[in-house]
Amino acid sequence: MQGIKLKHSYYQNIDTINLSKNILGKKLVTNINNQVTSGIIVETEAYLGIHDKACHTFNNKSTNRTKVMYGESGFAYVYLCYGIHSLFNIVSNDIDKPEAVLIRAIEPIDGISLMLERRNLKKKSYNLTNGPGKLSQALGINNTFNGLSLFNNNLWVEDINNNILSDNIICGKRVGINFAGEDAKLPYRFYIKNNNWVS
DNA sequence: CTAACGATTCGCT
DNA sequence: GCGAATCGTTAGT
Repeated sequence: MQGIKLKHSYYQNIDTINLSKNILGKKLVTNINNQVTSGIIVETEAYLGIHDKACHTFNNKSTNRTKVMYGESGFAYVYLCYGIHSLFNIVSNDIDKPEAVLIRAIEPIDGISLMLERRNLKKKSYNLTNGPGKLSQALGINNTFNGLSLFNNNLWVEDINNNILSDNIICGKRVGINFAGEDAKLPYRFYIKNNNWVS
């Protein structure tokens, strides 16, 4: 399944909510030391910048960690969560509009044996990539990917001509952000209906 | 410099 | 279902 790598213009011409929905069904790929692993994006969450209490840039908080979100869309924002897990986001919107899309789950496609090895699993199961920390580990994404563009030869997203109809996109509350109060109730989580690989 | 805290996962009960 | 693991980031002293 060979697709077309999404270009910078794709990320520049779409807002964060629509990116979260439109990128469902597309293929996230890493190529590390000429070893390719990939999966279909089946679940995302939108983090809407300075007015979203769940977002790291709430209140326009710019730190060394979050500065990549203040840059151009189409770059990777990877950060360490709970000291263990690397969470992968795609920076969206314009410069100084620090928003991002968290990739929460993928359906494994290429390089499954290598993904199993990275996850220390014996055989393919939903457990391989049905969570933001899991898919990063499976694809070999770690903090060194932070700030990389998605237009290089190590990390990118492909359009594989598999658009998801809006009728097949389920929208719900985001996960694990109880600290965000009222904003925890916002319907900014999106996933593909009836897909077994969502978290 | 120090201390508290996670956009989670895993193993055990 | 529940609690521990684990460490870079952050904010405050």
